[in-house]
Amino acid sequence: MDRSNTKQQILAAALDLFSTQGYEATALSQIADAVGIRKASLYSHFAGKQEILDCLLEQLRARYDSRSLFTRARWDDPAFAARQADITPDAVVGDILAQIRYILHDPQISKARKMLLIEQFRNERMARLQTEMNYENVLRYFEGLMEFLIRRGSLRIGDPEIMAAQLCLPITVWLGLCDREPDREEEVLALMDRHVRRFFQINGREA
Amino acid sequence: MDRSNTKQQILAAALDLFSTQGYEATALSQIADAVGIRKASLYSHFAGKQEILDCLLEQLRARYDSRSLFTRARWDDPAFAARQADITPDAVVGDILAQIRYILHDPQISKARKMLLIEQFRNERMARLQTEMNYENVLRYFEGLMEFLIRRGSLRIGDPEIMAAQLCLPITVWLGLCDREPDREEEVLALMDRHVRRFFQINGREA
DNA sequence: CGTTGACATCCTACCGCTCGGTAGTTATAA
DNA sequence: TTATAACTACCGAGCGGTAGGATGTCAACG
Repeated sequence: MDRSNTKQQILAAALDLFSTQGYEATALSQIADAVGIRKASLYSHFAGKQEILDCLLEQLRARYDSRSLFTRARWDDPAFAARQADITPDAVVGDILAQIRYILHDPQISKARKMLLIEQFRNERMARLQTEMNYENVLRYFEGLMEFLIRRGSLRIGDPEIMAAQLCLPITVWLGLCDREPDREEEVLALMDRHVRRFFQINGREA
Repeated sequence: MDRSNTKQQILAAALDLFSTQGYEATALSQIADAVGIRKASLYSHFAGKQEILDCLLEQLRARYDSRSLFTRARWDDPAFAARQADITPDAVVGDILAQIRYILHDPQISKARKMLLIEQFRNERMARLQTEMNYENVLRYFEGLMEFLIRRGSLRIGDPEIMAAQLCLPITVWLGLCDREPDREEEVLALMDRHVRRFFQINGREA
């Protein structure tokens, strides 16, 4: 199956270029060059430029839905919650920071994050995807975590929605800063660490 | 001075288009159409497309530096701090929410925010401006506010840098969400209100 | 086993169109 | 009269996309 290999290479190259230059500013010839074929050969795999984008978004959504912790976690499922029952607060902090490091560096995820960011005002589908992947699902996950930790008595009683926002939204901004200025990653990771620890300290039971 | 009038119209139209389509995807003919002149007439005011962008950025920076609360506020200046001395915590909350509403709706500010966001990976100057205007200066302002309120005894002792981040970074994300999906503004403003109030409640002296 | 033919994949060459930018000209207003 | 700022007309380059031919792969068949 050489075909699907080339097709995947095309999609990878497109994501690469779209995530730095944007869709409109990326020429098909650039994508072809990156793959090592002629521009016209792209039409053996896709009907046109738009279909490359459509296929790319479809694939991103499928991978995200099947692989992201934020969509898989179902706090209202007793079996899922039970599996987290004996986790310590320090382990929660560790899990969060590890998850951040993964999200920050995974090439596919970070490129998708950049592409959705710079295309959000030109493409409604991308705007929706951006909101879902980088806001709603993350927030819902952390809201579940807050409810869980409150129910378990690890956190003081409070509004889980706002608590989730206060925990994860600063991290969202810092991820964006790292995308923009990768040199500052160390500084940002240190801030995240202080932030998460302070959050659990100030919202902890014995505050 | 018809010249400077037209020049301002061109810059305004350019900001309009750049903020929704991006720089590369915006044609000079679109800018000219928006102003109501021919494309070639743009060259009576600017040497080329790039100079329109340069001039626009220069003007945005100048206006921001001279007008933004975040650059003007100097908490380490005793005179400035003294002017805030008798403000109540509720008034602080009100000030913050009012400032958010202004930043959210001012046409120039919101368009500049969008343009910097979608161009940050293609233009280093815009990346720097984005970080300064929408991250560093805001954070520094709130860090000063935190130090001030802690010194005054209105807030519990804590790390002012992290506290500032926890207060203002969720708001940053919510501003972005409103830019992306303006329909959700009401919902977002309600979240901001709950967030700011909870922040001052949980970080308040008697917590 | 060697030949054949259908199909997939890539190629070169080209199309019409729009881009950013230029040259030279006209209208206006001090 | 002179300077400015608008205009019309055009340029070469690059765009997304198309037509048609070259090459390679592989199952079917005598």
